[in-house]
Amino acid sequence: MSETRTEAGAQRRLKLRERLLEVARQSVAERGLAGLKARDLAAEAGCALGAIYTAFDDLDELTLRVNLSTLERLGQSLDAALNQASPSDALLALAHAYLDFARREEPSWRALFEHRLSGGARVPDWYADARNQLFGRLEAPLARLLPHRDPPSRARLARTLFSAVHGVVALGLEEKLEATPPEALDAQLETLVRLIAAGLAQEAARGV
Amino acid sequence: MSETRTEAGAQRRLKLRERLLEVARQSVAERGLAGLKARDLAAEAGCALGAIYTAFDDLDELTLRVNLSTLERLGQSLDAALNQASPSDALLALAHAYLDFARREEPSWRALFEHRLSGGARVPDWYADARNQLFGRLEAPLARLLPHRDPPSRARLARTLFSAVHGVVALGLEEKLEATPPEALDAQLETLVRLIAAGLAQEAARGV
DNA sequence: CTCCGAATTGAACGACGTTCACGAGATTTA
DNA sequence: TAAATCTCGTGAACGTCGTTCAATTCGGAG
Repeated sequence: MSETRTEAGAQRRLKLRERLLEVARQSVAERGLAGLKARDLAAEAGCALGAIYTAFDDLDELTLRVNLSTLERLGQSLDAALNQASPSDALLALAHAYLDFARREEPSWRALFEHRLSGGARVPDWYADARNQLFGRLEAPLARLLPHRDPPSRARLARTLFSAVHGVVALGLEEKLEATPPEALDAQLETLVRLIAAGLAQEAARGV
Repeated sequence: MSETRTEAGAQRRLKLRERLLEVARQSVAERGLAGLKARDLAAEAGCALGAIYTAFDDLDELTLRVNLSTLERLGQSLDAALNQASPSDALLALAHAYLDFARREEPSWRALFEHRLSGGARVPDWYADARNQLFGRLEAPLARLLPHRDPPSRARLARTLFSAVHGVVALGLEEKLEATPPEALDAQLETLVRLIAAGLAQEAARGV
């Protein structure tokens, strides 16, 4: 029966995919994107070099899968920060959760932004969707803070705030020992979110 | 005379450095960091492959020099936006100037943040200094807006605001066609800076 | 047991950054 | 002027990378 054979083959391929993904995740978590080498991967996963290309199109696809799982962990960390009484506290908690995650898993987190598709290809939809879901976590607190704005406008605002927080974290962690001591970075982030929350509260007061 | 020899040699080396830098700048501006190949560089500069390494330690140093000149052009663009009546207009103009520059010279601008020193080495001081001078351009408007804050605190705030604006621009340009149409990005940036400026004005009003 | 199709293998390929023994060309010395 | 010396650009060669594909192995069907 050729069906049985194909099925068994597909299952084996899935096993290999999982094994490679697990090894790749570990590698990126420990050594960053630059440490993800095809030969090391094959050795650690106990397969031949060429076998990688039976499970993935290329290392780009594997990297995107690794980044997807990082996005999922990041999403969970953000969710854990959402149980806050006031919406501005929630925004603050989200920002700190983002910074915490970036510190805790710095190489994996960096990989999210360092990776560039070869040939300037566009990222596949399943990845772009997962990326965009991150911004969505800001919408609930924003809805409580700005009930009179329409949802699309809030979605844009969510994206903007997320980007701003990301910028502070990214540039803050970039040059660790040089200009921004760790505790100062927390303070910077808090400053930014408080400023924005104050501006939003003001707008909300006017808007009602 | 060995001095004459050495001097002539040094001058030739400088000429080569300049020629390579010019070609590298063009290459990064057109094809981005990924398009900077040693062999192409040598061909375009009309020298041998190995000659690159008589003018620079390695491609990392050359890249840093290219990025330095990008930082200088960026700085000039920001300076041109500083002639604004009110400090909050100045902050807004700086943010738009940053976005404009990133759009106008996107590959060069991206190179500023994509480049990673091999072996995880720290960036040299002359480069870190130039980088930090960027933040300084925010301090004049901030001083007018918050005259009662002490300068170090304003410097930290300048860094934070710059980082926030950078985050919005960076994530906004990342996925061009996907989620953020160009005009929306301008609006997002304006929203952010207005929110922050409103928060700062509020603080200033309380603070005096 | 033999056969056959599919899956796995790893040597080979081309491109990359970097190095270094060589030789050309200029300068000093006899 | 000829020989000796030194300097510096040269490009073939090296090690490493991602990727490919002819050869091989393997497992189930007859």
